[in-house]
Amino acid sequence: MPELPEVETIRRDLEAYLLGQKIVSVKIFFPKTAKNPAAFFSSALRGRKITAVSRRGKLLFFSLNKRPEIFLLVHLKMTGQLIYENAGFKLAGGHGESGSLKELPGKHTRAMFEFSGRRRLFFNDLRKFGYLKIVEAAELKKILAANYGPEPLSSDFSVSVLKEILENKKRKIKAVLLDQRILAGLGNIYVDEALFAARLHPERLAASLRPAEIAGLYRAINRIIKAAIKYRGTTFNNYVDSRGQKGNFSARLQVYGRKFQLCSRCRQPIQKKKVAGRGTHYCAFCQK
DNA sequence: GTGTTTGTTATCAA
DNA sequence: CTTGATAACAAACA
Repeated sequence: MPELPEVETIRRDLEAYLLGQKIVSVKIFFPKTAKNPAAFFSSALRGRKITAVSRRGKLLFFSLNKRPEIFLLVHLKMTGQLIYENAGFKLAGGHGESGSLKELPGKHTRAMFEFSGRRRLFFNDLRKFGYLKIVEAAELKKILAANYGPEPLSSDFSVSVLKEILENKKRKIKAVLLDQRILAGLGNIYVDEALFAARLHPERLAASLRPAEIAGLYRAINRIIKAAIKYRGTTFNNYVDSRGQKGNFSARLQVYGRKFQLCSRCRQPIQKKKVAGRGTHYCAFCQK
């Protein structure tokens, strides 16, 4: 499940690989993946240069040179992967998923972009939830404004902003942190990890948090997101980076996926239950 | 065949 | 208006 740290890892790598590269051809293997009319999609991209690789929450987008400028949005949803293949280096292969990366395009490749010099970018997506969409500047602006709250690591996000966010919400803190319009980028894994780090029970009502708890939660979110980026994200099942490599934060997870394992703080078993419709991991002893 | 996994949106109900 | 529940999308796995 790519969340902010995973998408940011991919963004940074692709920025290094693709900035200034020209798209030579586009192939769509699964038509529903591209949200524009098929004929338009390929022809709009062909011949364009990538001038920026950006991210907002879990949404990745490429800026394509003017005439006028357009943007290619990429949402990985649950199982999307962006794999970059350069004639100059080998991909990691055989990472356990059916259809290894040794041969691309593979069974789950939904789209392929070819750049000059035989460089290729593959969009793989086992479950087909992910999408590609070309938009103009005005539409991009509208999408970002309508669906994305502050970026956790930006100056738009602060203790006082978090306080404002939480004070009127009569929802569970877990549900609030998962809501992309309230705070962009956290998903099920990092919400559970942040709440554990802040020692907050996921079913606490958002408005019930005291100032010290809000400050602690703010610090926890920032610390966890930064660490997860540093370790190139979490691979729980499907995620790999643009070179086909797994994320290294998996080994540092404290609660997610650790049902019945002992809490690192108090040695009580980690609990799992459905909260806000999601599998939720927490320590009932240290999270209050 | 059943339940579970989750990002996001749509829909319905209270 | 807010919140919560549920289905839908789709595929794999136990």
